[in-house]
Amino acid sequence: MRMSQLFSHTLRDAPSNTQAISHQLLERAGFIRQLGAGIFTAMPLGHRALAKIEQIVREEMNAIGGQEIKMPVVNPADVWQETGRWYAIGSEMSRFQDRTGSEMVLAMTHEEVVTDLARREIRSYRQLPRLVYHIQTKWRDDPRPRAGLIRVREFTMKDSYSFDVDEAGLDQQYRAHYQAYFNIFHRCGLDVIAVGSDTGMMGGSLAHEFMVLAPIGEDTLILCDSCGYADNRQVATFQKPPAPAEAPRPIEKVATPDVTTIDDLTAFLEIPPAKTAKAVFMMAEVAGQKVQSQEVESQEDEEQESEERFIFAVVRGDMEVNETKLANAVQARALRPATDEEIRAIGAEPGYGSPIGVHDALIVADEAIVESPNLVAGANEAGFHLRNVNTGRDFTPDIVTDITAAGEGNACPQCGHALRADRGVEVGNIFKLGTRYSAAMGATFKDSERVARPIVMGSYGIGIGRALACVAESHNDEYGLIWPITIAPYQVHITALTGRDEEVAQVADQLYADLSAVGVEVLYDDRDESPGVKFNDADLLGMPLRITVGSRGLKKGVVELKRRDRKERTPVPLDEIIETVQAEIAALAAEIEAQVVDVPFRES
RNA sequence: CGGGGCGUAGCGCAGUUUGGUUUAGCGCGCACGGUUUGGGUCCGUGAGGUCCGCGGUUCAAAUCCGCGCGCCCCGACCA
Repeated sequence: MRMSQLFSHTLRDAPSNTQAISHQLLERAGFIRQLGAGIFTAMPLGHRALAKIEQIVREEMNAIGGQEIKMPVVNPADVWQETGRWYAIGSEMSRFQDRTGSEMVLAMTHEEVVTDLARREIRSYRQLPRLVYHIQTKWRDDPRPRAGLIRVREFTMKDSYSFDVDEAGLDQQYRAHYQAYFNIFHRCGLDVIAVGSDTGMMGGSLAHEFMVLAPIGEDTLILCDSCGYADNRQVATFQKPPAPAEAPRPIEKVATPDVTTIDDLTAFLEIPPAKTAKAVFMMAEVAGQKVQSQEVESQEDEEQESEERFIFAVVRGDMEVNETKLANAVQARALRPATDEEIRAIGAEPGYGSPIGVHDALIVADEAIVESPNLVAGANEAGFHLRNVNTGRDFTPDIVTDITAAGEGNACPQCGHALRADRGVEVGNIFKLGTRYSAAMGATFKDSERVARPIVMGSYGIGIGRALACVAESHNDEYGLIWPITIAPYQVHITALTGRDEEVAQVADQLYADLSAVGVEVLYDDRDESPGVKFNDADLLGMPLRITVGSRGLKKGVVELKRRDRKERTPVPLDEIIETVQAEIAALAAEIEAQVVDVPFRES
C-alpha cells in the first residue's frame, strides 16, 4: 500500500476526548474513527489488523472442529421470549418494530438463534457433538462506553456454541476452547490469564474469563502468586480466619451511643472486628413466581413476575459483602441499597441492625457468622448493641452461604498464601451453559434409547476489537504503536527519503514491488514529506519492520533495516534485503510462536 | 441513572469570569509558490467557522438566562 493513496491520515495530537493510550494511539495513527459513544469505524489499517485477529481466531476454532456460520444481527423477538431473556434483560438490549409492527431485537449475543438452529438441525445423538461459530457484529446499549475500543456498544465478536449429548462431552469442548483461547491470544501477542468467573446473565455452571492484566481493566481479579489461583473478584473465595471456640454466653444489651460503624464499635467496646456482626440491607428484585419457561404463552404475566424483597445480609465485621455472591444467593436480578424507611419497616434500625427479631426480610448469613460465637450485633434500637449473639440460638438465617468479598491479603483458598488483587480487561469468556437454553427452547435429540433429551450446550466469546485495543494498550512506547508481526496491518514499512535523488524513489519503488511479489505485506511511504515526518509516522503506525531507503545508504549500496521494537538499525546490501526481510519476519513470527504453549486447565 | 467536566475551522487550543474595537483569533494540518531532504525544515500567499441546537434577555450575545442534544471522566452497570 502506498501511503500517498491511504484513506486515513495521522494526527499530531490525540483528540481531546480520548484518554486511554490505546484509544489515543489508534485514533492518532488513523486505525479507527469515532462516530458516537461506543461506536467506531475501522479504517483501512485498523480493519486489516482486525481481519488478522479474525483469521487467527478462525484457524484456532477450525482446529478444534468449529464450523463457521453467520447468524443474523436482527432477530424476531419470539426466540428471546422463549428463553425469557426478552423480559430479563433491560434497556441494554435494543428493540424495535418492523414495518408490520412485529417486535424485533438487535442481537447482543446469539444463544437463542443458535439454539433455534440446533432444534431444527439436530435430531439424533449421532449428530453430536457439534461446534459452530461466527464472527458477527453485536449491539449492546451499554450505559457507559469508555476507553475507546475497550468498552463499546457496537462491536465484533467471535462466538461459538457447542452441542453435546452430555456433561462429559461439554467438558471436552470447554477444555478445547480453554486451550484454543490461550493459543489465539498468545498468537496475537497478548498475555492473558484465565480466571474463574460469575455466569451472570448467561446462566450455566462453570465459566472462565480470559483477562489481559492492565490498569485500565474494569474487572478486579484475585490472584495467588504462590499456587496460581485466579478468580474474578465476583466469585473469588478465601480461607476465612476461624473464630476461637467459645461456649455461648447469655445475650447482653449494651449502650453504644453514636456508635454506628464497625470501626466505632470495635474502638468503643475494645474488641476486634471479627467479634462483630455487620448488617447490610439491600432490596432485591426477584422473580415472583417460578416460571420454567417451556411454554410461556402469557407474556404479560411473566413481565410482571418481578417483585422487591428485603435482603438482610450478615457478615462478620472483618469482612465485606460481595454483592454478586449475595445476588446469586437470593437469585436476584438486581440489588440496590435499602432506604432507612425500608430498614425500619422490617423492624431494624440503620447503624444498629441485627437479624434478631426482624420480620419480612430474607436473612442471608455468611458461613463465618454461623461459625463465630458470641458476636456483637446491633439491638435494632438506636444507641444499643447486643453482646454474645449466636446464630441458631438468637436468630435463624434463611440462607447460609459464602457472601463475602475476597481481597488483597486474604488467605488463598487453595494454599493459604496471601492473595493479590489486580485489574484486568476481559477479552474472552467461556461458559458451560448446560441445558438452560435447549430445555427452554425444546432443542432435543434422541439418544440411543430413543429418549428425547435436551442438548448440552456451551457458549464461548471473544471480543475482536477489544483484543485489538488490548494489544495497542500493551504494545506501545513514547513514539507510538508496536504491532506484533501476527496482527500488524503490514509487515514492513518502507520509508523512502526521496529528495532530489531520483534513484531513491526508483530503488524504493522496486523494493516495494519486489517485496510485494514475494508475498511480503508492505506499507510504502512514497509521500512527498520530509524525513522527520516519515520517521515519526512510521513509529506512530508501528509496523514491525522498517526499511529506510536514502541516498546516504544507496551510495554504499545498502538500505537500512530496523525492528520497531528495537533501537538498532542495520545496513543491508540491496541484493540481500529481500531474504533478510523474510528472515526477520520469520524470526518475529517465531518469537510469537514461542509464546504459544499448552496451558494446564484450572477450575479457577 | 447519579456526580463532575467539556462543546469555538480537519486536530489541538485562546477568547466566555466583567456582553460592544473580534469583519471571531493562534498553532498544527490543508491548497498554491519557493526552499529544504536521515528524525514533525523554513519563507510567503490563501482557503476553511451554523462559536453544539432552540428559545429568551439586551440597542448589542461565542460571552448572560432557560430548555434540549452530544462527547469525556468518576460511580451504578457491564454477556
